[in-house]
Amino acid sequence: MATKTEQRETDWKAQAPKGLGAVKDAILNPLNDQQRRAVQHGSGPLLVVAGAGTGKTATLVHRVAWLIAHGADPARILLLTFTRRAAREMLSRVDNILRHLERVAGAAAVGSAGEPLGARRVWGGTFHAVATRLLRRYGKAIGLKSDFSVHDRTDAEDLMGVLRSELGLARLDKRFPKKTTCMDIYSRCVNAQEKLDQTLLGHFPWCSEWADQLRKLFEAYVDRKAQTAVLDYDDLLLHWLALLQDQQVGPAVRGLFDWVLVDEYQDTNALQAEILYALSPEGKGLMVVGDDAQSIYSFRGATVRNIFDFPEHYAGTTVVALEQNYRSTCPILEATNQVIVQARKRYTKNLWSQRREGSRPELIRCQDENEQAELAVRRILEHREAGVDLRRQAVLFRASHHSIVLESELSRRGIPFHKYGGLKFVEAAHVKDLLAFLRLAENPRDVVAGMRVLPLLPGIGPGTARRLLERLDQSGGSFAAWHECKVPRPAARIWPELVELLMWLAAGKEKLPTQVERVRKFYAPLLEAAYDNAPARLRDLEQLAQIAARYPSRQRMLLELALDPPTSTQDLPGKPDLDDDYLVLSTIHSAKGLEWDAVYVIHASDGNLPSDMATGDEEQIEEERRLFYVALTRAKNYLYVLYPLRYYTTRPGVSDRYGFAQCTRFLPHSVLKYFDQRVGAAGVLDRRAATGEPDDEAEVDARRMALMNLRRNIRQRMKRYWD
DNA sequence: CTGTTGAAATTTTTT
DNA sequence: ATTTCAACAG
Repeated sequence: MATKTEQRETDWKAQAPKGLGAVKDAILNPLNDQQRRAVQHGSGPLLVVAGAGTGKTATLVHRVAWLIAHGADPARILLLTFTRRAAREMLSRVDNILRHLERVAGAAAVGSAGEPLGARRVWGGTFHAVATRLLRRYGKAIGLKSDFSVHDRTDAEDLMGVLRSELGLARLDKRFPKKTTCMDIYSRCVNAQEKLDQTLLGHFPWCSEWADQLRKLFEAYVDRKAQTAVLDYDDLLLHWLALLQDQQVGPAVRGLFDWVLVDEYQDTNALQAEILYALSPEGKGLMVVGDDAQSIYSFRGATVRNIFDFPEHYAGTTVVALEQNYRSTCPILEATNQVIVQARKRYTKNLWSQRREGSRPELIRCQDENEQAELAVRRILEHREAGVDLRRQAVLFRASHHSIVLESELSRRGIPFHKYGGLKFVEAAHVKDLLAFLRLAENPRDVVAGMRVLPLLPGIGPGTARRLLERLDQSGGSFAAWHECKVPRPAARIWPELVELLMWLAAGKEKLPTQVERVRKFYAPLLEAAYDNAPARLRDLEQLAQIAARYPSRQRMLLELALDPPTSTQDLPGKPDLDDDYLVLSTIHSAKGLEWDAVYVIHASDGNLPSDMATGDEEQIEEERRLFYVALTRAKNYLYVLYPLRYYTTRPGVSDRYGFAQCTRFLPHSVLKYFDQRVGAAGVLDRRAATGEPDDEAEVDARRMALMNLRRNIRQRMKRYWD
């Protein structure tokens, strides 16, 4: 493989000796020495330990450009990233460089002969997305149908829930773990390649007593997926590995790639490491980039061990450390360095910056959440006055609900914002409903989709739905069989219409947008009957029809929406306010790899960061520390850390609804020297006074009770609005 | 078998 | 505060 590349390189040198120098310069000029070492590296295993803000992405991008410019076939390069967006962005940057090179050296001089230069043919994406593509093409060899469907996390949980009640685990004397928890446990076992007992002991001790039942449940789960041609996220990885290890097709699949580059290696899990090993046992052409100090996905089975053990697994590994930080000012970098210095085990990196000037980070102690929101907003507006657009600023937090108070304050003031890491567009119940029609048509054995579609009809509940699905399965997945089925009276009138619709969809003769449109027409009256706020939901569905036009096929659309859901409606096309200036709100996890001029980390109090749920063992606390570090290192010029002394808690059994907090333990005295400390003025906002509620206590109470009851009823009626 | 109400148990982060 | 389940009324 490498010989082929060298061969081409030689030819090209002979052809255009002048071009070579120019191209080399053009690629290497913008880089520092360490980055150049990584970019120019040969085909031996390469580990790049890249500190926060050290140009990790630039290095990967230039490396890909370098390989292509030296004759590597783009179609034989595999770029594995953490999100699909990251892959897209990198590949378009590679394209830009290559275009630039063409201008510098002349088109003929670069790339393999006769082919237009471009990164478009590079295989890029997440492990899961690449696995899907490979399995669709080669899956047959390991007994997988090529039209398998992919379950996203909530679908997988739903299936777990179905089996949970089928096995009678729902009605026991003692309560069995929830479907979400079951899924978490299962997924952890698979991803960490860990025994169930061990997983339970280490991460779910309160579920240990259920080990036997869980084993049964998981067995049933695995069986059912196989029967119904369904893969969940974990299966995608498992099957990719199986494909590589297969005697027959393994070598062919392995031989597809000469170069494998992996981003965010610190957040890969044992299974992913094994896939890489199967791809390239000697590490030939393998390059991984990561920062052990930023490993924050252990809950998903990721292990820092991957990055620490890399040099041991691959003999002759070259390690390059990137230490020059281009992102942050010195005062910020000094502070963040202090935070990570306290970490237990790590590759020692000494990050330094040439950006001498800048203000020190601030630690702001607030009375309560309202004041925290108020002070954050005040700073944000000050910066905007000074010319820092809202979109160059971000508020970061540990858990999605930490931003609720801030969100309402922003809405009240009419400040536009965009929240990442919260609910996603495709997770809205009505969107899921509509997609379920398509999924059922695509794969009639997809029980989860069926259990979603059928109970939409009046009079049909889980019981009838299950019966109908069994019937469908017996008839080999032909919806025509449903014409003869008896359904409860309330559904009788609309039933033939549904059957016709599904038959029409299954035939798949019409264009995708037409299909979506027809499902929408059928579904709209049901939606109006079932959910409130119907107009807004209907508008979402119209958008869905628009999106459908972008996909080449129904299967592709379903796969991609499952693997790479748009983060919110803002990400969808045809949104006029996309150009508007908006503030970014994000969980720290979703902020990974991004940067902003001004960063506000809120709820930086012990109990929230580290989260109370993660204070079990030291390893978890270390991860929380890294999480905090990731948050701080997103800042380029301004950094604010805020925490409320008094915060609202939802914890039951606590008589007072308020808890008291201390500053996060990750900012001990020794680190605080690097921060300016501020105390917010007391009592900035009293919402009670502002909203003008009546004084009469009893009346207030009664009204509150009534309101709670009302909301509860609404919620139950549309209990599936958000999954 | 469906839909409603009451009561009991309960863990952040996401491909 | 939300999710799950049992009991009860159509």
